[in-house]
Amino acid sequence: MAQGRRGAPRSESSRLAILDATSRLFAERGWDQLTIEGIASAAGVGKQTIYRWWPSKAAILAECMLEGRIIPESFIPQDTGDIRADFTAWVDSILGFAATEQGAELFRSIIAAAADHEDVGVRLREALGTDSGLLARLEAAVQAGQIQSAREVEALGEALIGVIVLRLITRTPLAPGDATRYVEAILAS
Amino acid sequence: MAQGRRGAPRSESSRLAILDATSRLFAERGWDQLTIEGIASAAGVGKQTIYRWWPSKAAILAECMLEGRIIPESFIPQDTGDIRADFTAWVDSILGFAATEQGAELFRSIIAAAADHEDVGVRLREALGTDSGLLARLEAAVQAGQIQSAREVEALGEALIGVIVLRLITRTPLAPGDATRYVEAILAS
Amino acid sequence: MAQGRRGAPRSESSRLAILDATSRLFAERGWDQLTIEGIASAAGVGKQTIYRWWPSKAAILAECMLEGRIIPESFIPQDTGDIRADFTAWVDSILGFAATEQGAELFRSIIAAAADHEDVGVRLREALGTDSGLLARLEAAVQAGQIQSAREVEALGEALIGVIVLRLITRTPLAPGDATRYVEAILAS
Amino acid sequence: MAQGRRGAPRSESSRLAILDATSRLFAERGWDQLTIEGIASAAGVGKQTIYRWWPSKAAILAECMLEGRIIPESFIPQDTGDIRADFTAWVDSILGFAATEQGAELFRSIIAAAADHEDVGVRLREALGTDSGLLARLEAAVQAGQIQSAREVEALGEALIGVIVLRLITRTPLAPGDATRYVEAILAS
DNA sequence: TCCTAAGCGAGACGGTACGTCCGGTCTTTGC
DNA sequence: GCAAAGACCGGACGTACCGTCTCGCTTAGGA
Repeated sequence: MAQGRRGAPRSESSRLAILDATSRLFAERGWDQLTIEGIASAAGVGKQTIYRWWPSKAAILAECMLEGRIIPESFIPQDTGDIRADFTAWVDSILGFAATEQGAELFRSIIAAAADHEDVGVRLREALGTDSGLLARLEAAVQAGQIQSAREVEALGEALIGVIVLRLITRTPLAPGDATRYVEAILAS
Repeated sequence: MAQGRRGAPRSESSRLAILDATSRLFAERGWDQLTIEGIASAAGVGKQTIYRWWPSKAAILAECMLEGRIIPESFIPQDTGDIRADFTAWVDSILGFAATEQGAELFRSIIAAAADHEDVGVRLREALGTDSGLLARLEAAVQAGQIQSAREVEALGEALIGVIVLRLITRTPLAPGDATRYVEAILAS
Repeated sequence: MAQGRRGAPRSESSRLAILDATSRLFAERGWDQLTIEGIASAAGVGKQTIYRWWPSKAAILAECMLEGRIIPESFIPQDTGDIRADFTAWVDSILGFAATEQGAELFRSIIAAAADHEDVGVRLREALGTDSGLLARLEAAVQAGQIQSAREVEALGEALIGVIVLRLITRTPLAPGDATRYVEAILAS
Repeated sequence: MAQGRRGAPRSESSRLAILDATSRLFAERGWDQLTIEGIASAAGVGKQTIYRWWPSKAAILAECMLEGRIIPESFIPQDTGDIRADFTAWVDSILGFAATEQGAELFRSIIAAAADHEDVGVRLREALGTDSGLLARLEAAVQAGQIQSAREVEALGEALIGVIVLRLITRTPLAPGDATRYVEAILAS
């Protein structure tokens, strides 16, 4: 039979308070202003409770992303049956997020964290849906005969997100119309 | 007559020592391990000499990039007369850089710095050539009748770099063949 | 009749393990390196078991002293019938203990603990015998007609121990001959 | 010629603020409640400024004692020409200090610090005057023909202080009359 | 024979202080 | 007036213990 561990179990309320505080402070102040001490004090928690369960602030942020506390869940492509609408909606949701000044700052902070820490990068991939979410949706569209190759469209999706990321970090303005035009052009082919 | 500034002029040797130390330490240890004190001590320079001329470590890095100390100059598209070869060479040079483990780490550090600081982002855009370098080359190709629209190909170029950046930060392996195939496919159209 | 308590009685083996660990760690590392967590872990005991029975680490040390685990029992003056020999033996045993480097360190740790905590101070008094042990021996000598006043000799004994303590904490070397000379001189009078 | 060091010189005002804060906090709260962070914050000073100049809180306290900030200077024997009066005054000043509850607590804290740290012990010896101060005074008395042997009386003085210390740490009440009686008895011989 | 109160090892918890590192500023001496 | 050296105040780092608080398990009366 299972050997139960002894000692008090991990406090879920502390865990939630830490993730709440982290998400909030990250959104308010950005990645490099985020400190373990700030999180601990905002969460009403001892620092050791953080260090006991996470090796770094990046790991906390990664867990926040995993739970959808940083980026809206709408970034996962939906399936309404109309691949063109779904794909466009997916790109637009990301683009809309990145087009506001506040969203852009947040996105840049996420990129900085992801660039420094593998954990965050992997969670970002999942949160954006370029991981498996998009491919799954596209394969459904192939089954429905709406498109011919999932891989090619996926590559396009990735390129669109890539342009957004690149423009965010190089501070080149994003024109919403551009993205839509890209989508139209490529889905047409 | 105009009263010239008095006192010793700025020391060029200190400036160079600071930029040398910054480039080296950045390449060796990355963005968040880069410290002003570390730069000062490696350059044999007082901290105040740094603060007198640069507002932040990001500004120093930006100046390093401006002088081509971080990223090879080969990222600026060349003009051999053959637009296809030049474009491919440009993408390949960036991709080749990002494909080595060492280059990838360095690139991620640059991305992190760029995400945090506008200066670095702007210099990164220039260093990659997605700014004016690529467009100039493409317009020459239009003049030569090799392609029809500079803007469209430029967008493609940007998308390719975007994919590289996105894959770097999300830790999704880059397949060299993919990029070449993209280039071929799009230039063909 | 008295209502016996229910539940498991106090574990004597835990108590002994705690006192053993405390004595050993105190002798090895001294007073301010002695920690409750260190004792608990060395004794293979939960921290709560310590806090249930002792209010502080000083109280544990006091109990150790009460059981003669810190200081040899030989510090209690013996009665061989010859007061001069007994008194000299008593002073010499304390002096001999304090004269070795290891003994001096241990003694200093005891002094530090005693200075901080009344409990330990009281136990130290008992352990040294300046409390009732010496006086009892001296009163026997008065009965036997060997000395005239117990109080005066007791004061002398206290002064001798006082010198030892003072020299220990002020790091003034102790010369063994000095003490013997004191004893002889004063007992002669 | 002297080679002047470069860089800002040590701040005397910070040094004084640290010693002031240390003396005050030590007197108010005792040795084991004295913390480096508390000193730094009370002195309005960065912690690093403390660690730059002192290796431990014991070293700060030792410097405080060296400057007479902990123990009154009156503990150094005076020379009025009357050795009996001077010696009695010296013992009485120490005894008077130790006899008040507040003085006793402070003295115990000093003893605890001295027992743990050689530096403090040595300064305590100097502050008490059992070091060279007492001997010098007694040798003057020998010169004046007032006493025969400086060494013997010094030993007595040491024993008296020793009794005080021993009684402080073992919590045995001090009777002021006792000490005076000791002094009289021995000086008479 | 069960019930139940207490002790126990384990260890998570909110805190405080540690000693270190670095940021950005200020203050010297030397050129 | 610039530069090196480096002291200064402040703040975050990651660690060690504090004393308290659950946990699940064991132990031994009393019902």
